Amino acid sequence: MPVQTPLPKVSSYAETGLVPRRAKGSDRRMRQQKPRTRIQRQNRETILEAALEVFSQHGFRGATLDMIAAQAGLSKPNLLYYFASKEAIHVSLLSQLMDTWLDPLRALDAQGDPVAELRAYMRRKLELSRDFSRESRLFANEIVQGAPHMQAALATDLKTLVDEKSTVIRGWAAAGRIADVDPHHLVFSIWALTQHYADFDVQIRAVLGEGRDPMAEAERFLDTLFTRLLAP
Amino acid sequence: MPVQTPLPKVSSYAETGLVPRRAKGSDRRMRQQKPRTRIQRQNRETILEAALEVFSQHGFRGATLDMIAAQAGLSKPNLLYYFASKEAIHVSLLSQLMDTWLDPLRALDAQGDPVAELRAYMRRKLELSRDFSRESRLFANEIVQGAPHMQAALATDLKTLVDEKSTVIRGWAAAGRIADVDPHHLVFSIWALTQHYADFDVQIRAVLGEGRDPMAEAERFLDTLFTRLLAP
DNA sequence: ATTGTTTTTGACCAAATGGTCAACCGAACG
DNA sequence: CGTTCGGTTGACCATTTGGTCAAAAACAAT
Repeated sequence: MPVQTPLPKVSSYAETGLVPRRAKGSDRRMRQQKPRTRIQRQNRETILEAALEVFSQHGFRGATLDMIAAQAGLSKPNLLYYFASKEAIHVSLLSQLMDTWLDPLRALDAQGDPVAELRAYMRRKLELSRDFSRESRLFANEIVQGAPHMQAALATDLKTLVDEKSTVIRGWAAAGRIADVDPHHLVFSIWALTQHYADFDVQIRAVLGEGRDPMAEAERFLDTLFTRLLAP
Repeated sequence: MPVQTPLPKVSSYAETGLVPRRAKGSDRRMRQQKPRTRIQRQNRETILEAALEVFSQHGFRGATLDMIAAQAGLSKPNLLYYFASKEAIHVSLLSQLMDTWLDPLRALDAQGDPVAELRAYMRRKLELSRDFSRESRLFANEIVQGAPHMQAALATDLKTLVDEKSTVIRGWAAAGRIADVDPHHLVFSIWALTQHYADFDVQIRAVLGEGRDPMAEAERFLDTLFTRLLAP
């Protein structure tokens, strides 16, 4: 059932679109794009994994380089050998994340059965919430605080994709194949409902109490919800 | 239409349930509960208002006493004359917030018309999201990071109230007056869908683009959603 | 005015934190 | 065997930041 979406690819390093705070000669080799050696790729991955753990738990400001270094089992100067700054790590993490986050929506097939497609999309998002809750929280942290590093991506990549899929959904509604609902808000509702189970996990568990499986229950509930909402 | 719920009362100061880090003699008068003078009450309110602005925007760690002081138009030492620590301000803010946040659910009337009651609850929550988005974000920040200061309140006050109302809702379902859905998850869905519009505001606006009114649209969409979900 | 109490603040302080650097290590290669 | 170069780190450093304190204002009350 997990379907385990492949782990966020550690590919698009995006080499920190930041203004080089101070191009003071000592710009080491690391500045070249795409890491060379195996050990380089490996260590960057280790650092990003550690950073994900720490950032998602404490937010950007709450996380310290020492925490990340400890988590990664590396020394602090060593982190900074692989990434220009704390912010660079964060940005790198976010840019990877965006892709993973959009994949499920990209997979929405205009040719498929409307209700089935939308329910499948919801389910995929819910699986992301379950299997990649740290990523979800990292994202939530960023957005709640005004998305200082993602504004651009939101208004371009994200908006473009959502607009495109909204057209598809609007078409389905017009053809009477699903209920007539606003496509954008339909997408928002899928985001809200699925991410809630990752981002507000503590609250959910506190309210449900011991011995329940939030995610399993969520799947059933959300299935019912969207089935009823979308029925023509 | 706004119905403008009264502003979170600045009453239950809860005087920071924190262990007095260091009871070193100089424990000033401020330790007495419930502020005395008018100027005291007034300044505490000013500080909390400023802190809300800053905390909700930058999170606990991201906010500094200097920012709050500046926002409040007071000196930093002066803040610490009214509150024992940065954490004390934060805790004070959160404990007030919890009450305001629960009010709409408390108002759910077992005697009323089921669907109407639940839709009214949803609408009240949406109004909170619109009129008190800073509070919503403060809350979100706290929960996403594991609710270090609210665990207790969640597992007691919140759980108790939700359990109680869940019984009511379950009764309605059993009587066939609304669809048979899990009461807890129904409540979660109301939280998720309404808070999303406050907490993820930047994302919503980025995707919708200029010239749209997210909240107004949300109200219509959510009304449809819950009407369809709850119809027996 | 005089005295006592509440507020307010400039000057500090210690700890935390992001970041730098020169020196050091280790393996591959000639 | 020595050199080179990617990789690693202990020791530092400048800033930021939460918090303290003694003294100065403001206010009251007599």
